[in-house]
Amino acid sequence: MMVSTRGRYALRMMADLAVNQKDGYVALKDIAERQQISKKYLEQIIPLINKAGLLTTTRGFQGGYRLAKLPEEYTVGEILRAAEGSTAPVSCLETPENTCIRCGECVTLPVWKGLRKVVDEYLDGINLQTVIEGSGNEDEI
Amino acid sequence: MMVSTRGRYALRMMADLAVNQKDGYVALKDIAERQQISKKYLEQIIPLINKAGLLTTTRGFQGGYRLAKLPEEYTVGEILRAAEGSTAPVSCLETPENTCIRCGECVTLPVWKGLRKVVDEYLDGINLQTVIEGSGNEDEI
DNA sequence: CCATAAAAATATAAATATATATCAAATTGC
DNA sequence: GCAATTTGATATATATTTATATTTTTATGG
Repeated sequence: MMVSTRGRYALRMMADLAVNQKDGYVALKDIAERQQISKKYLEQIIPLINKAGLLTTTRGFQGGYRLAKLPEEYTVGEILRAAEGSTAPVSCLETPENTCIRCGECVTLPVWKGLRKVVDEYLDGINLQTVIEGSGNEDEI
Repeated sequence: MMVSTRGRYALRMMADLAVNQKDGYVALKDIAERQQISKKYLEQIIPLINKAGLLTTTRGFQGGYRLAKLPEEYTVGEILRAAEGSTAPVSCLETPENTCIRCGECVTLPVWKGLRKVVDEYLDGINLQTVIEGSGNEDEI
């Protein structure tokens, strides 16, 4: 049930941008240092969320990244889906090609479909602004 | 967000037992054949759920496995936790030792705590009898 | 032109997950 | 005792994920 590092780092990176971006662009180097994540590894993750149109970028001197939208306009779900490709808990549900042969007789498939539903509803119900404000949830176990 | 094969196979194995067990014990060989899972791999997974007390076993001639309780007395959550150790979506939440240094300042941690909560509530709300009856959920996307 | 930094491609390493294979020991019903 | 089967211990192989490293290209401001 683990969220991969791609998704976790992507969310931390987006939250870092939301908190730290001012007027200009933010260098990946700075994000990596603040978040204590390998810059090289982030370089592999950032194209995933960049292609999904979540960021604006400039190259060259004082280049870097900015959020393409306001923090409240991103859901956690869309960030994780951009980074991980999908929030499906089993590969059978990821793409039509992945449906396995036993699909028709598989009694566990409805369980996973329902799981994906509650996960998506939860993740799409939280926006990035809420995340950086840190409101709610801390008092849970 | 993927459930590992350990958890998926464990659930299929428990569902298979619930459907196919009669009076005697069910040989792992038969489960493996029906579910088209490597018997050798199941041999590694079954101790995990066996240690959790979910099964009764006998060795020897006509030995094998049975459910220790009625199907409706198992939740999907307890089966997955037995097989995977935890349903936590990030390692920070698995055990106290796993909490990372950045825990205090980590704005994403509440997101994962909330995710674990909705996942646990969903998985603990489904019992094995419901799974094998296949009721509900099929009409979802 | 120069320094900076994204973008890209690629290679490599390490760790983990998934899977198969082999052997020996313990248990049980016959 | 014998056959069937779990149990346990290892060993190995493969695939995937995670992470680091290297190199080149492109773009930008000064």
